[in-house]
Amino acid sequence: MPQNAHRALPKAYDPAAIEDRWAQYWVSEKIFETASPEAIDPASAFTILLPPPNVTGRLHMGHMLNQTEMDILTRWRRMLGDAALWVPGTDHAGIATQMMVERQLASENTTRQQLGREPFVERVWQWKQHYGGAILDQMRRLGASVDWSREYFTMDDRLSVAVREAFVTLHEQGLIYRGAYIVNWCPRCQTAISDLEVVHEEQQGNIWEIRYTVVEKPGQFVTVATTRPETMVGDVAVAVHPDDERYKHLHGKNLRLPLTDREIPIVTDTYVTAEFGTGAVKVTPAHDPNDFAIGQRHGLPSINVMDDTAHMNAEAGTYAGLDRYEARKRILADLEVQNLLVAAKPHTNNIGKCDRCKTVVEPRLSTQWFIKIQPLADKAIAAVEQGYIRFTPDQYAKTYFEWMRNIHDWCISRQLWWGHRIPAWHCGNCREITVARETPAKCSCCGSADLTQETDVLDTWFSSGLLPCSVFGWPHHTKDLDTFYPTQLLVTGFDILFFWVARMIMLGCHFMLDVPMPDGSKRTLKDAVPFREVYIHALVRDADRQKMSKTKGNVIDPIEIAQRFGTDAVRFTLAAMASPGTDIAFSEARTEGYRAFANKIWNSARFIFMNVERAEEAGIAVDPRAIMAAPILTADAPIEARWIVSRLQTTAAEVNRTLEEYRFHEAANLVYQFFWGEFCDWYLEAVKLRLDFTADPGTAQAALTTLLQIFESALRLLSPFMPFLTEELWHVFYNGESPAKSIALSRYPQPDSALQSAETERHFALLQDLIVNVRAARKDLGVEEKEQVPILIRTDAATAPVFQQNHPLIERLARISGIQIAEALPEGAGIRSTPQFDVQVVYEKTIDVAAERERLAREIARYEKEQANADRQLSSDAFLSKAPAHVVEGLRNRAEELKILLEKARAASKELG
RNA sequence: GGGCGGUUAGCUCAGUUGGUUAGAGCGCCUGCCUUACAAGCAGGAUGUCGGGGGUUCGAGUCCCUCACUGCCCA
Repeated sequence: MPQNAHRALPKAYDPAAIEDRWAQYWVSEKIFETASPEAIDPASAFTILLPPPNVTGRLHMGHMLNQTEMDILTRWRRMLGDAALWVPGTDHAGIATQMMVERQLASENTTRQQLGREPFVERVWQWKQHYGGAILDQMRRLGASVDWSREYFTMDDRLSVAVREAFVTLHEQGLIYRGAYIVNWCPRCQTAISDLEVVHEEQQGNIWEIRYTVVEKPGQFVTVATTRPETMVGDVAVAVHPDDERYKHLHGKNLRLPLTDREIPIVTDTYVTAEFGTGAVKVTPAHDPNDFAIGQRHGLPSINVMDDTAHMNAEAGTYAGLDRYEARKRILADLEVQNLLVAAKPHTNNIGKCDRCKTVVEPRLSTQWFIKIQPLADKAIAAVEQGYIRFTPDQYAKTYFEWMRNIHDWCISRQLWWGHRIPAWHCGNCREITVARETPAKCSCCGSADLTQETDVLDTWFSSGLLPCSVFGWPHHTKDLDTFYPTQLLVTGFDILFFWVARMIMLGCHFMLDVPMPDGSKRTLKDAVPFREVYIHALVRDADRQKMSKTKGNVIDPIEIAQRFGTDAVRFTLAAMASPGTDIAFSEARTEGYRAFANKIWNSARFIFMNVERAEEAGIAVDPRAIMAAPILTADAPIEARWIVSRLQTTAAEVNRTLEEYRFHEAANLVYQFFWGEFCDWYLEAVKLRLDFTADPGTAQAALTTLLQIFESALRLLSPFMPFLTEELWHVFYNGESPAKSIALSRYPQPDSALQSAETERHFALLQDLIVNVRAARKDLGVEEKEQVPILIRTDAATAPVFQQNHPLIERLARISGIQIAEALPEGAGIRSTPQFDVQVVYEKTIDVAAERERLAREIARYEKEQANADRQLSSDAFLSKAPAHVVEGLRNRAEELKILLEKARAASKELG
């Protein structure tokens, strides 16, 4: 094991000294590889799929949040004894990867066209071989507990088989069609993209009003309003609303299209909003989706006036060859000259841009492949409606329904070279298309051998949408599929809710319904879903809540920050801030705080190991494995031992509960509070009293046993959150003879209610309350830190023994020379009161009277306000009759306390004069 | 235009079904190198829970409304 050879730890925790070592160990020792499916009871399988990052990608903070959450859950489940399988992989990312390699080619002064398709694709594979794994290497460095033996790549042969099967099946089912429609076209990427890949941006532009003269009534004209004058050379009509009085006399008439010699009809269509612009819109079916629809309704032709790079084509006459924006300028200038340009009014345009390259999308009429989506969407809606898939936070189900119920057919063809080539072959003889699983030898229609495969590839999301099935072997009915499908959980960002989550649900539900259950019975929708739960996390922003972006220069590199603060500290920061539904404002200050936490734990380990050595020096052999097998508490265990044992049970119960509900921030805070606020601050300080191995070896040995057991449990409790630190300390703890190869393979602490004691917790809380009050009173009196002073306590008969029996503990933690229980406290300063006791620090030094009076005045005001509130409620019949008994009872008790507290505070104040 | 969120301490955020005294981290102030830890210890200050209205015995929590703000979709 690559841990520290001995228990002598450096004084400060240095993550850099251990992290690489463990990251490599986890991979080389195959710690996170899942057993073969035959050995797994499907009921105990916890399967989770990594949302595949782009193969071109580098890890960013969003990935790290996503992976931290998945890793916490997977490690936790694994420690609960589940067969936890987290499957990693990458996405071939059609456009992004093709761009990357094209850029490389450009630097060699060549292009993919010069290279040719086959050599280009070969070149992309080479690129992938060399650079493609970078993001997975980063994951390895960060210790993600994935099963590397199952790593996938969406272009792998086995996944490509699934893609082809899915396409052919959908085609056979009549759910894939090909046709000429308006699609979003990126002139730079030179491919169609789906609606989702278009991002809309508001932009200040103009709306131009242009005169089209009426053929039948020379001298009359219609003024059309448009934001895209350059497309007018492709106009085939002008549309007006049928009820618009202004144009009724022109119905059925024709217009002369300026700058051309064409005549176009006036058509009526209710799509037109009379109030918008001039109420007359030009109709350009080849360059606008709404116009395309109008064209269809009125049987109008389509005239495409641009090429695939958004330059005007021959149809544009004298404007041919011009870029669309240059053409706009020229056309406007020409209209101006002819006095046909009436106005240019400022207008806010909503511009669609290519998500990938930010080029303005050109709606373009072209022949594409589509999925008829409604039948798939219906099942996907039902799956969520019927509760077979649950969203957390649940409001995302609404967003999902909203989109799914207004879904459009999915354009799945892309004019790229890198991707899954569509399994369709065009016949050179009869022009028919043959769609087949295996490359066909002849046309299925005419039998000709003159076949050419479709050049388009499939949308990348088509293959990633199949992943939950395909990574487990679908379309083959495999043991993996029986064991691991459906996966339990998907953890992802809301930004790919539609891109990926929705499509996985549609495709999974559609295809898996046809795969029988392991016992051969028919699969229903409940088990056809790709995952049972979806946890959607938020965005990681910078400390000022700004979105991280390269242009703003506020991007935080997770690897860099992990190197500076330690991976565990960064993970803990993300976990502690990951409140469901809330964006994370990542702040280094916070990470610094959690680095301090790691250091705190490190030093608590140093303290513990030091005491192990002291025990051994005193002749007490300490075998950690024997210690772990011993009872955690002896019959006469001191209060701090019983207390911390009880607290551990409570904490473990709550951490398990909160993780169940994906409340990462609560879980992290619970562990933090337990380890630092209770274990270190109180228990370790108290246990120092017991660790005298020479004077009282029996007590010391018992104390050490509890100490070691609690510490070891706490390490396991923390492990999913801070895997590196806990792995290191756990192995050191066992002195190289740990019971498992990794703490990740040990068991997560589970609460034992027999070890919980409300009474112990109540008594210890009294001691804490007393100690804190004494410390505060000491400050008021200006007692030196190291000076020991006596205290007097007045309290009730039930509480007094708690203090008397534990006076050494009070003396140590409050630096007190002795405690004395008194019937009444003498008048004087340095008194603190609580409902259960009054305590006075006996010290002759006079206090700052003004400050003390001020403090008491504040206290009195606070109590009075609360008392007024309590009295008001307690005197209300409505409250007494309607509020539940425990609330009334609680408030009565509090009112009693307040009465006493007020009396004491007023008396003290009066004494000050 | 449609939909969904947010507004709580100087900053970033918690606050599960309405219930007794609204919390955390960081920051701030004061005192301590108390031999595990100065990346530490101890103590302390800080809030009209965005404004207004309503429901209720009781509202940070539920409803209405206004303001500001973020996101998604068209």
